[in-house]
Amino acid sequence: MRDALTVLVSATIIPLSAPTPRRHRRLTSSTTTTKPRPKPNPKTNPQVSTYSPFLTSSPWDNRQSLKYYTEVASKLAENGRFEDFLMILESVVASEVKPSEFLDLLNAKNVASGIVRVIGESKLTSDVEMLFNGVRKLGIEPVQLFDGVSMELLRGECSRLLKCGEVEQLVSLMEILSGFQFQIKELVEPSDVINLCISKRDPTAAIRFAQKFPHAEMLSCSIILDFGKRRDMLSAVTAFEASKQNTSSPNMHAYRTIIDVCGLCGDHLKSRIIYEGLLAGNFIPNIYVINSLMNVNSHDLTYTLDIYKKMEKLGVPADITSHNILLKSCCLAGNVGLAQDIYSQIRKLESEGALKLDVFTYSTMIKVFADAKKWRLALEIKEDMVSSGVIPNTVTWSSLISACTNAGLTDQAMRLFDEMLQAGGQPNSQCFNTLLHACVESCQFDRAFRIFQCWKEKGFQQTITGQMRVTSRPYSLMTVRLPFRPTATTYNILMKACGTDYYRAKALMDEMKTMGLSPNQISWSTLIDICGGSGNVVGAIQILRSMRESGIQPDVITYTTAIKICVEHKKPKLAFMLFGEMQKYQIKPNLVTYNTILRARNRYGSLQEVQQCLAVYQHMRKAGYKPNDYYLKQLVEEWCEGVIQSEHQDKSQFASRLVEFEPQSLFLEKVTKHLQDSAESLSVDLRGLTKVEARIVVLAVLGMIKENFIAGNSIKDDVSIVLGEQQLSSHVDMDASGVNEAVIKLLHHDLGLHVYAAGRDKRNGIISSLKLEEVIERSDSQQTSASPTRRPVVLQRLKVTKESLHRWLRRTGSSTR
DNA sequence: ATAGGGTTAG
Repeated sequence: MRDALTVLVSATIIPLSAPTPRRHRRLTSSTTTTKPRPKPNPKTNPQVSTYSPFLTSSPWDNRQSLKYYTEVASKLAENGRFEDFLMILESVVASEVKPSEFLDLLNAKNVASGIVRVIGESKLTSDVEMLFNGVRKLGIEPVQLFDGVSMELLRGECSRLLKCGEVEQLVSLMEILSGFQFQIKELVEPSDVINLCISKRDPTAAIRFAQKFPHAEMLSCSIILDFGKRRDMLSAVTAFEASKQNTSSPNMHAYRTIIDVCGLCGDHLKSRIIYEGLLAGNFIPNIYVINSLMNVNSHDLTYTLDIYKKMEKLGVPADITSHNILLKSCCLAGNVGLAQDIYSQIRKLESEGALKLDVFTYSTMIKVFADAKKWRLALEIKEDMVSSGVIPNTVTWSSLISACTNAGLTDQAMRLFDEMLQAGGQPNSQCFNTLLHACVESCQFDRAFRIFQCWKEKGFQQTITGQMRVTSRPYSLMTVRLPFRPTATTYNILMKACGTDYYRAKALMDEMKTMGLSPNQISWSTLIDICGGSGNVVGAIQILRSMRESGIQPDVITYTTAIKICVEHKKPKLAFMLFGEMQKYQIKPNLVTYNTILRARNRYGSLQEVQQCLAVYQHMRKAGYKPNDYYLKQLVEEWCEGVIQSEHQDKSQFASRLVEFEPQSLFLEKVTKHLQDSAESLSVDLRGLTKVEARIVVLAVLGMIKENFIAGNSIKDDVSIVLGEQQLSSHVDMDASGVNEAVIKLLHHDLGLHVYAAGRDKRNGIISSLKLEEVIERSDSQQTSASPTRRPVVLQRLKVTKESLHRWLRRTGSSTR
């Protein structure tokens, strides 16, 4: 092909105008030599015109030869030989032929195919740019080389690149073309290119492309936001940084957008850093930037308040939106008082004409009170609103209904719904959901289904008259549009309304699917709850399995629900199995989970069960949850006390199966240690424990002693209990002193053991033995800041006599032997 | 260009 062309060029040029041999060489050099050629440049090569074939036949009388040369040029271009093409063009221009004549004769399609070929060969920037620059230098705009057909070719290439996802090629091409007056819109759909860049996670290319448009700032923002919507913070920030490149003053719109994206991606701190960067550059943010920043950080009232206070100093006065966001922040923080203060403050500003409260303000305040169960105050806000002439919208009504629902006022909620309809309010799905939830909360399940049925029957875009009322109050000529669009939430709420009717709930879940809705974690958790609640524990666990199989990952609540079911149906083994499964799937239990599983053991359960509970307790502490004395107390009462006192327990192999605790918590370490120790020379170390923990440890040791006694090993020594240093300052450590009292109460009063104190007098270092009465007395005197005459004894250890232990063992142990 | 409402476990 190339050779054929060489022949063509050689054959045509020589007879026509007798170009110099040099010229000839240059024209064909690309096929005959690999040596770099000098660039043709009319300015530095004045002889170009001298060699122009057209000059020899001036004035131009040979249209045929122009046509011929143009054809050659077209062919050269088609083969990507742009330099040669340019040289012919140079000659044409130099011979004072009008470019339009050349262009008329040019086979535009050939040129376009050449360009398309070069694009395909990825020589885009070097070759095409060279061609276009060359053409432009000769006074022709490159876009003029294209006619309708060739433009279509180019468009085809663009869609090919788009289809193949050649982001870099496509964007580079667009950059070149837009630099030469091509209309990008006529070649590709700009949004297609941007979407490709986004789907290929190429923020830089997206922004490069966007910058070729007059509305680049707006496009950049939508790109940043799109990445944010995909939760791709990194790309969003890259796009944001790229969009900052060619601008001297910052684009506040972009700042606002990236801050919103931080919110979408849950990176509140990043939004603060971006904002601080803006301030550090001595730029004044606009109101949108500040409002977005506050909104993204609305979960941190301290921060939003701080920003709000600084607004005035920045010279950006807070507007109603700023205040609304601040109210939202109060709402999230549950700070009703501050919300009320702000509300009255802005009401005052409104009376001065400085602000105008809007529907957001009132709705947010209503939500503040709704969450705080202050339904009366919520209704008062509604009155404020109406008297200010602000019309409640669906959100306002929903929040009002919620306020009543949260306060348990179902009928009031219903009345509000009626009121909304009468006021011309159009309920939507969320509003219906609120209403349905009100019914469910008050266990008016039938009512919930009736409302749902009504909603359903009125169907899509139908009007109803009077029949929608949910109270007894009749009204006529009511026209309400009720597009029936239940959401997943609707079905979830209705599932709850099934009580323990598992099959009904299951049917609802199926209906949900036929409505094109996917059951979510809440749907499945509810189904598990209902199935278990109907007594079918195994079924509940099977549902948990189906849930995973259907691609929905169970979450903490799902597992906690399932565990609750097992606990309620006295299946501790299953409960612990599920708890273990959670670890396997790396689902972190929360406080509710721990408290639920801790209820799993039965009263007077086996040692293994207790050990499992202790392991859970340890797990809990490890996870950073505060030791829950309440459940530990239950452990004491329901197990440890049982070990000591009960006649009904299973006494077998008490000390044989010992759980292997990791010594993470002091308490568990001690329980473990004492449970594992042999019965010889027992010393119980209670230092650092709370009184409840101390109680368990003491009981565990006693249980141990008892087991050994039953096995025939009786105790040979008094049992020593190390209490630890007591502080003598006026700041008595309440926990530590509580330990002494609790232990003494347990041993002496509850179990009737004989206890004496081995105290070490700090002054003379004598170990003194005291009777219990004295122990208590001195213990008291420590707490009430010792009298000067009686120095308090620094209690270090108690002893329990082996005789009293023997008596106790015979008394309680014999009955079960 | 900004902001708001509904459902699950102890």
